[in-house]
Amino acid sequence: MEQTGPYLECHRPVGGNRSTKRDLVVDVFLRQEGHLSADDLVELIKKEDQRISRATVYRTLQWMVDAEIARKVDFGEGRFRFEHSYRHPRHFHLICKSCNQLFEFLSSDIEVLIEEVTAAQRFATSQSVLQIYGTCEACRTGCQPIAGTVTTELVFARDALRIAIATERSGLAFYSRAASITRDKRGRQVFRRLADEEREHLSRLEKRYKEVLAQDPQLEDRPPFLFFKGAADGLFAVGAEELSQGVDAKQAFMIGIKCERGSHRFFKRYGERFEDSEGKQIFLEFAEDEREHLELLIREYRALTRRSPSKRASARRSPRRANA
Amino acid sequence: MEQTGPYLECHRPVGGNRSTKRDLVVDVFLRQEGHLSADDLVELIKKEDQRISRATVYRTLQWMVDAEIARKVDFGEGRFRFEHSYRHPRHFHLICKSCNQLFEFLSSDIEVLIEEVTAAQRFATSQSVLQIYGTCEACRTGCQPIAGTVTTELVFARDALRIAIATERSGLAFYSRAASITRDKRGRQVFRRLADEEREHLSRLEKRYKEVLAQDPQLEDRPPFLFFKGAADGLFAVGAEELSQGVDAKQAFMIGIKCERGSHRFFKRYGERFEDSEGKQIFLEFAEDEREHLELLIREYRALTRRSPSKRASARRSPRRANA
DNA sequence: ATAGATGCAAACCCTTTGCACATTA
DNA sequence: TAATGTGCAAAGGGTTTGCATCTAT
Repeated sequence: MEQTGPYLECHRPVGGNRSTKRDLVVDVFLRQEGHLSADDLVELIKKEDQRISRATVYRTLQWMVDAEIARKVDFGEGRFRFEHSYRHPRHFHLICKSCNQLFEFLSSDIEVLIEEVTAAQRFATSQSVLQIYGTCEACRTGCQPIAGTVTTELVFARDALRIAIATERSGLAFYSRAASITRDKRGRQVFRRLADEEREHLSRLEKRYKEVLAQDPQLEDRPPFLFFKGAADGLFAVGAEELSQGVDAKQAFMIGIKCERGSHRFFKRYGERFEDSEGKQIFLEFAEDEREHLELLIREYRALTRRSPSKRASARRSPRRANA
Repeated sequence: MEQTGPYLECHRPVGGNRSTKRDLVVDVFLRQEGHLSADDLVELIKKEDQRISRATVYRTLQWMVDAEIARKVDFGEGRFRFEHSYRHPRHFHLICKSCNQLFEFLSSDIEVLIEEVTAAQRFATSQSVLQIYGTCEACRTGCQPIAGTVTTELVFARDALRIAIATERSGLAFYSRAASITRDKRGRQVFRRLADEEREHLSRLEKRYKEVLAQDPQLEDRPPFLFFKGAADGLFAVGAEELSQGVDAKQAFMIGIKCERGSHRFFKRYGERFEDSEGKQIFLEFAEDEREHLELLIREYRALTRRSPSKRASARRSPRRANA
């Protein structure tokens, strides 16, 4: 955290006076990385200004929570902890009861399921808390964990890229295969074109991945933060498997549409969630690519359907295989 | 809760003295349904015995938590609440910030994903807390929720049956279709047999469902408690879709195995989680049925493979369709 | 001058604990 | 009698609040 000033400015409430003390509290808070208790923060602030009251810290924390600069988290310790939301999206927690270390993660899949459950109950969610208590690997095995705290931001960028790359890879495999299977000429062209685009994206992403890794020698070994099953083993991989069971061009388009839609949603969701950062950029660019593919596929699918209206009948008449 | 005595007896710690006060606290606690704060419990107990100390209640609550009669839950209110675990398995919570009502649910899918995340981090989980805060339907729309508290047990039995029925239905559809598609004679026989069994299970389950519904006129309208995507739209439904894309007998067996394995796991997991109850029984019976099917399918699959060893080649030579 | 921020200490709330007394095996 | 449970009151901790004071507009 280099510059908290500008961030603070744009969050200052309209009616409020400016105040040196509050600014100090906010500034010290934003410079921290972990999950601080009110007391931790008082300690830290006392180092820079002896004359500060506990009450001010509590009041400022409440103010920050209201301003959405901070989030109040409850780990069941009998007191609250606070984490700032600057460049730090909502996430879930793994909590080691033995060393009290916290591990953060985000699972798109879990979030989607939570949305499904709340939708079924017609419940309007404002916040989801998922905390997993247990023992971390370091405590169980005695091995030391990777030292040094790294901004979530870098890990997020890493995971964003990993997921993007995995998606591109399986997308590439899918479109290559679809191109080789499809007998319809125009369909084949479309799949080829998409495969070429995926190939190009892929090399771009891999270059970027190397750049991100260069920023922290241990980055590659750090535990994953972002979980998304759709990336490697879901979506396109499932799509590719479906292909190998023999489908025609229209079915291939539909599978492609399903896959692109799924990954578009994913990348958009998480791209929007982060403040301006490497990972955000990657995700939003990527979401855009996927959206373009999606539109192309839909357009082509429609064109194809117009050319041979009864999809079901034609599919039955001509099931295709790779070597058909 | 009719009889807490026997349950209490078998949980009494070996070294401990018997004590009227503690028995009273435990008894009152077990008679409640909701999530009580220590204070709520003190109030309730004061009605039956004026001469009881707050400290005793706290101490007994701690004792119950240790004895796993009660679970201490933290809803971030600054105090703990307690729920008894008697006929009441671990679950997740939806919490309405407006009316403070709690809705409980269990999602097999979320639990599986949590396990995947923790496995990736090599984290040994002891407890997962998922709390979703927001506004419930009644508070948003002004409509009154369904009145009357019902034991989770009955809702669990209802959901157990619903899931079992949905699974049987799609299983039946799958096996019927598989039987009509399969050209291999023995394979066809196996699928027919499985379809017949599913049909029989189905009618048994539907009868039971009616019986359960009869126990509470509003039971059918109560919000769902148990979520499992594999039941209706997952597993067999996906399997059936795969079938319609043209597969041979072996592939059909493999799909069947995948489906049976998934639902067997699900039913076993939740069957074991509940204390002796209607729902538990349904689930365990059902898990057993699925296991038998699973074994049959595996046996037949092996037999079939022995008869025509090169699966891939044969699949390629003879892709089948319903009317092939 | 006035609204808002701050410091201090007290109050609050939930929970735990020390200790004398009561109860049970 | 020895071990354990109970009541009371006090202490503990985290957090909030009332009020006088201070500080920016």
